[in-house]
Amino acid sequence: MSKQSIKVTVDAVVFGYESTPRISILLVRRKYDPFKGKWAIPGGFVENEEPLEDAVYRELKEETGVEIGYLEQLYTFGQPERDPRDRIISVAYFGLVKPNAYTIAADSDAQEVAWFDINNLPNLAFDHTNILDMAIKRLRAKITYEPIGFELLDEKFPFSDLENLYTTLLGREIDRRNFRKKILGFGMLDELQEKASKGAGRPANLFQFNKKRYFELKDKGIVFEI
Amino acid sequence: MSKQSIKVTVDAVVFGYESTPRISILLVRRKYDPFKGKWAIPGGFVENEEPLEDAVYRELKEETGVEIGYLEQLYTFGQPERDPRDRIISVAYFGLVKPNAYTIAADSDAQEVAWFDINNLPNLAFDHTNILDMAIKRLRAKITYEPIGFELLDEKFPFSDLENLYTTLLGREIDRRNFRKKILGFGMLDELQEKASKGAGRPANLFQFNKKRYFELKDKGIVFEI
DNA sequence: TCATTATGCGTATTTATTACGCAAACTAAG
DNA sequence: CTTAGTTTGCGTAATAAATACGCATAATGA
Repeated sequence: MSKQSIKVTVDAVVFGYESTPRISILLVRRKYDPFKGKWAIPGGFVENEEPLEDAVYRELKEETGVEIGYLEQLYTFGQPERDPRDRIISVAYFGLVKPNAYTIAADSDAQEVAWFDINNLPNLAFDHTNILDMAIKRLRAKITYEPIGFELLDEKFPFSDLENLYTTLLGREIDRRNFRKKILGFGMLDELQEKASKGAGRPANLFQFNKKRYFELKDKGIVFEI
Repeated sequence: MSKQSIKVTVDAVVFGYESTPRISILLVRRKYDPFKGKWAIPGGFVENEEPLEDAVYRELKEETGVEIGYLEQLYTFGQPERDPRDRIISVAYFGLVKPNAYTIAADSDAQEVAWFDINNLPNLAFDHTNILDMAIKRLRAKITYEPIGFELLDEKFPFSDLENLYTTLLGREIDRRNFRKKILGFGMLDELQEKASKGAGRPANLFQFNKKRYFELKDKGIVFEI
């Protein structure tokens, strides 16, 4: 403790969503040893005067070019043997991006950065598989009691997008009509006058998540719950 | 990043419960600067080869003599200015002790260690008030969806103890009969043949939390929820 | 013996969840 | 232009869960 030699990194599990539908995670290929050539969660060392969240944003920007819209701390991983070189503690974060940021990243240097379907992930460096498992569990749990799913959708979205996101993430069918009733019942979505003009079927109304209204309702004691 | 000089500590918010009823937190008085003489959450530096949880158990033993029955990670606090001397990141934990451990600690060196009612806390060193607030919120939230309340009660307890714990923590009345029906309905409590012999009124049956049974039920998909 | 206190078991009422029918508004094929 | 196919949007009935509350029971203590 007089000469502690522990290093601190931040790592971020970033989720994206396409209405294919599929949920994916942003990974980077390691350029150096250990685990050179292996896929890993983006992240890196925290600078001496830098807040942890700033480090996450900085590393994500540097390594992947992605700017995330939602970020929260996940867990701190500190097993002594998690890095074969030194004692390195990783403060892991959990991020969500909207589809536009999602496609931008896909365009960038595809050799080193890629989105992977959460059902088809490669072997990962370090203990990143653990981190990823925890992040996926957290996302699945969290969308049922906090309205963070909207952070994965476009600003304006048809109701079916939200429904598909939930069925995909929860891995079970949801009655479309009851789901709609429940969500609209909270009163945190603004119904726009615009229509979605996709493929077949009746054009859908577009909705927008009203964050300000959500916090008002939360203060009143209304709880979001699927 | 080439010469990172960040230090890592662990801190633990430890909760105890007396059927007075009151919820209390274990604090230690600081012997050295900064904040010499102020109350603080027990904790200290992590050793180079030491797992984070081991460090928590060690520091708690050293500083307070308390052995906790339940421990989980709370959050990592890493603002650069949280310690006036160096850049110190604290991985905060959240612990629960049963009443016997609780009284043992109260007997120990009372000058330096004490239990404080969560409704009557002193000013704390560093950002420990923040840490404590988060821990209290987490405890309040968590007892509603995981059966951790039992970790604050004796091995064998009358139903009224559980009920009092919940009313105290949640800060609202709970219908005694419905609460009992709900909890017993889960089937994770063993009803003992022993009776509690306290003061006035009909003697209560003692119950015991069956952890093994709980995990079986959890695997079956039964969810604990108050 | 009788008031007081706390436990333990029951049933009625209200609220929320789930199941599902069907019209409306579009696209595409013939 | 007509019709089949598709997706949206709104309604109501059946079921399950949460809540409210009455009252007998088993002890203590005056």
